[in-house]
Amino acid sequence: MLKQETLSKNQQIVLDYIEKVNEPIKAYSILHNVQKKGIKAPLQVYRALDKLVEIGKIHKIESRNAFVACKNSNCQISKATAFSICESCEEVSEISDSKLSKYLKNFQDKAGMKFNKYNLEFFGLCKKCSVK
Amino acid sequence: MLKQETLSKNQQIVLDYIEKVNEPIKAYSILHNVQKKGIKAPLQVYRALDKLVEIGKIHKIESRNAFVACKNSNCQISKATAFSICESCEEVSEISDSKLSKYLKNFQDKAGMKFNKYNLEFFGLCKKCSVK
DNA sequence: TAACATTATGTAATAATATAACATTACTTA
DNA sequence: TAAGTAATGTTATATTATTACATAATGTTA
Repeated sequence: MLKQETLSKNQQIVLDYIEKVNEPIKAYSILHNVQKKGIKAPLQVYRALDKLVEIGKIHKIESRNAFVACKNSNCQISKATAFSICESCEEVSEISDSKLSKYLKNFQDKAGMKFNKYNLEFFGLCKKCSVK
Repeated sequence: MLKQETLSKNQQIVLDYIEKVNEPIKAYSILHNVQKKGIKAPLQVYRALDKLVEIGKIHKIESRNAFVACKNSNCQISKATAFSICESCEEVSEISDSKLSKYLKNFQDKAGMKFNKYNLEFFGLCKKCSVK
């Protein structure tokens, strides 16, 4: 049985906005844009973000302190995330590559640590920007 | 010929401290600990950190906003970084695995983006913490 | 349904992380 | 030695995130 089938009011407001913009967005930018919906304080946003990350509806782009909706419709919990980031235009895409995720999920480190999650961020120039 | 063979005063102070503590440390913690060496302001620390990251002497653990000395003695420029992070005790280790780095360096994204850098962070429980 | 636990909310204050702007000094190198 | 580049010093401020505390809504179960 799936946990958390329904989102709370604030969680839904924040998720709706993140899904609408469809690109990584920062917490305070979210705040400014959902104030008309009644969300007044940073903490209300951060709490919603925490929950949405936890249940896999969104991901955090750690190197950018930004949040983006998950594109893998079946991603219930984000344990395996990979992104490509253009250092010029800052475009971010989620990488869906089953070979890559399989490789990383099975990666065994020498210290014998058991992993339950990873985040991978690739940096470079997207096609558009490498032409410029 | 190698660029930047010698570090500036502030860069050296910051690097010395990071190498001494030998674990990830945050910018303001560095600041507090190097004030006796004459570094007074956050910006002095951040500027040194930026340069040290750029030349590969240290790495940033993005998910923790912390900095750690590079363990790969030959790592001049950090283009390929991988870490394991214990979510319980927060111990961080740099992963040196030539297969992994080869795999990721050669990873080709479907959008044809050309990568010049990546950062990978694995999360889990280290051996000590998984026993507890 | 009453009691309890859990989750979510509201609000204010503040902590922690990072950069902008500007003036000055030191280091390279042609 | 002049010009360009890199580093420094300093103040102020921007940005990101959490603590603390009170309250309300929701879920669980006896």
